[in-house]
Amino acid sequence: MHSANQTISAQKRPFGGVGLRKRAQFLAVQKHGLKAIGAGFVLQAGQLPENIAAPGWRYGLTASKKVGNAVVRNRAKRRLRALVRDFMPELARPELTYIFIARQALAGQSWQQMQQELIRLTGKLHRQLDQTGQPR
RNA sequence: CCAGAGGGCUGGAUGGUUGCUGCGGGGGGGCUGGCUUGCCACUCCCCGGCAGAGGAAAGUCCGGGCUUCACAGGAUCAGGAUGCUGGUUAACGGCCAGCGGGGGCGACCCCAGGGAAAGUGCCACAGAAAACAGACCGCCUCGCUCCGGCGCGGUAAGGGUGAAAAGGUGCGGUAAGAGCGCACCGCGGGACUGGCGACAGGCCCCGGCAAGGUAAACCCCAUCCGAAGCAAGACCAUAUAGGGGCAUGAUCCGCCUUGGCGGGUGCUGGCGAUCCUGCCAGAGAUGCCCGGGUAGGUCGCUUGAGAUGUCUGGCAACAGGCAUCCGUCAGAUGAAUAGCCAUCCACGGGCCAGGCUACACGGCCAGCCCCGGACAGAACCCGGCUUACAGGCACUCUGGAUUG
Repeated sequence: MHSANQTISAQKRPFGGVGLRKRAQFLAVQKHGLKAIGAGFVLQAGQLPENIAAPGWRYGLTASKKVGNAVVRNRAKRRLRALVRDFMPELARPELTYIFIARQALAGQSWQQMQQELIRLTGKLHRQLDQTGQPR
């Protein structure tokens, strides 16, 4: 009951361990995790400390006022959430927590560009984590 | 048809696919609790159903509801807001109808629009002089004279400066002048008439005119105003835990075992500050210092000055009556109401260049591809204001042109 079973359950429950809610959780990932910068968004990944550990992978979304007004920020977060829902179940590692930070250019990006960037950034982060000798 | 004015409505459509939030329905599973042994409550999963952002949801600028600080009255001193009149409203700084001033040929638009004969301040530069006004040039009388002028006065009609210099025109008057006198216009005051009133008046009387601006400068006058906000507030859960220290802790009377108890005065707190009166709360209270724990859940939370239609009163804002509708119908909380794709549709711009019309500028119709679909996201709820906005839709009115 491994990879095949995992994809099925991921399709059923795409939100792994639900999104992040607490500011402290965001700060913890920012402090301990690694960062990869794309044109439309920045991706951070890392392990949460054990005291707030939960099963499965997690994600968090951030859009600051630099990105635009409320409408632009909401749209950016929605598109990122859709991206997570459609593709992260295949890409995510269960022990990690991912944070997506929207940038100004995201509004002008197409859906295809966002997909490509997601694949590129997750691959980069996973390679870096393996090199630093973090145990899987 | 062209140019313009005013208020109103609207704020892309359809389909596919993958999702989110709320509500109730059906089926199934489960720890537990209640017990009339099968149901109810709780929780999880699956299936299908319904509903799900705006005219400004925005800025947070006013006014309320609601909640907490128990509260009420008076005096003094502060602070803030508003500012023509009359209505309207739960209330307003909103709205409606008028008045006054200004702009426009006009429809209409704009105005913090009380007081400068209570006081203070400020008014640059220019100019002789700018607020107990003021003689630089000029004009005039008189005196002196070396005949060029000079001096003492008078004068605000003329020149010059300025945003602003003792109202304007004419006649009289005078040495020259001047409201010095008169007529008309303007101004101020009063009476009268009309209007609830702001105010208006081709009439009457009085005054020669008594002379700036600025109150989005202080100020004066009138009216109104307690503060903080849903992170309000209530309950539950959790917590070594209703934490510790210091200072202040008055006085009188009675009882009684040197100390305590009871009562009165007082004390402390009480919605801008101080004081007074009533009243309420407290045996603690207040101030300062040190340390610790939280910010999880439920309620508040969506039906309300409600919407639509119609009738009556009113110029209108609006008020009142009747009928219907609100069936769970947005109630999220790192914050749902969407992501992606396709087709259409309106409009604008660009490219290619076809048809019709025209002397020409140009106009109309059709085709193709590309780009663009505004401003903007509920956060307790209403009434307004302000600001942003691609366009589209009719309506009323004004000015001009043409035709009959």
